[in-house]
Amino acid sequence: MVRAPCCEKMGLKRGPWTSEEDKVLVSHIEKNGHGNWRALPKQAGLLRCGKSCRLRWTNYLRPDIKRGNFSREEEETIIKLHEMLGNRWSAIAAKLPGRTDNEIKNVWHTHLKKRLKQNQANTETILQSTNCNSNSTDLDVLPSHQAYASMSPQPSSSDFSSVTDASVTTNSMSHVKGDDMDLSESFPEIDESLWSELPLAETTTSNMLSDLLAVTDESQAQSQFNPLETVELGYNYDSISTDDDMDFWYNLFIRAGGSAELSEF
DNA sequence: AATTTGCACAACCGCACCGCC
DNA sequence: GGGCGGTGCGGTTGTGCAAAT
Repeated sequence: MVRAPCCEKMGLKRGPWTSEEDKVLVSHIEKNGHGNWRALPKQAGLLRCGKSCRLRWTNYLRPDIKRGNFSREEEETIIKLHEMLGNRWSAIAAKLPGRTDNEIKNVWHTHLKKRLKQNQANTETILQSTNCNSNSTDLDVLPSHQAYASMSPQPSSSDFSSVTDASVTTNSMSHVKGDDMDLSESFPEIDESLWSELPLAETTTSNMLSDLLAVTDESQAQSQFNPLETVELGYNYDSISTDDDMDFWYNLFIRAGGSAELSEF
C-alpha cells in the first residue's frame, strides 16, 4: 500500500508555527476536541495538514506539558528507562508526566548520549590507572557498579552551588581536571577489592546522596557515612569532569570523614 | 563588526500498527 | 481475510540562536 504524503495537497503551510496558528488550533481543540486530525485543519481554518496539527498539539500546545529544563531525577529516569527499553521514546515519555517523546528524544541525543560517551571514556581511563586490565570499551564488560556509573547522570555545576557547604574548605582538587589530566598520577593506587567493598549503587545512590546532603552536623555525617561511599556516589552520578564537580564530591568526601590527605589525588 | 561554527529544539518524513468496513 | 484510513512512533532534517573566531 502506497499512501500519498499527507501534505501533498498544494497550499498547505509547512515549517514553524506562528502564534496566530497556535491560538487557532488551541481554541478549536478546546471547543471541539480533536476527533479526526485529518479533518481538523479544515474545520479550524488552518492551512496545515492534520499530521502537523497533531504534532504541534501533542509536542507543544497541550496544556499538561511541562516546559523547562529536565531535573536530575528526570534525566536519571530517562537513562535508566532507556537502558531497559531502548529507543522507545513514547514508552519512556509515559513514565515522565508532562514530557513528550520528542522532547525526551532531543534531550537524549543532545545531552545524555554525549554524557554517556564521556563517562565511558573516563571509566576506561580510571580502569587503566588502577591497572585493571580492560581492553574493551563496552559497558557490559565492566563491573556492574562501574557500568552503572557510566550510565548515570552528571550533575551540572549549577546543581552543586545550592548544596556546597561553604564551611568546608575546598580547592586542593581543583587542579585535577580536563582532558590532560593524568589519572595515573592524580589518583592513589586503588586496590581492586575497593570496588567489591563498595555498596552497589542501583537502588541506593539517590537516597544516600539526599541523606548525606540533609545531614548538617558534620560528626553525624561522619558516623553515618563511609567516605568511600561518597567516592562511589561520585562515580555513580558523575564522571567528575569539571572543577565544580570535583569540589562538590570532595566536599562530600570530607564531610563523611574522608582524609584530607587524599586531596592530593 | 562580520562571519563561521556548534548546539538545542521544533518540525517533518516515512513506516508500522490498529481498527473499521 | 484483506483493503483502507487514521494515528503513533522513531529517525532525521531544518531553523534559530549563541558562542567562537
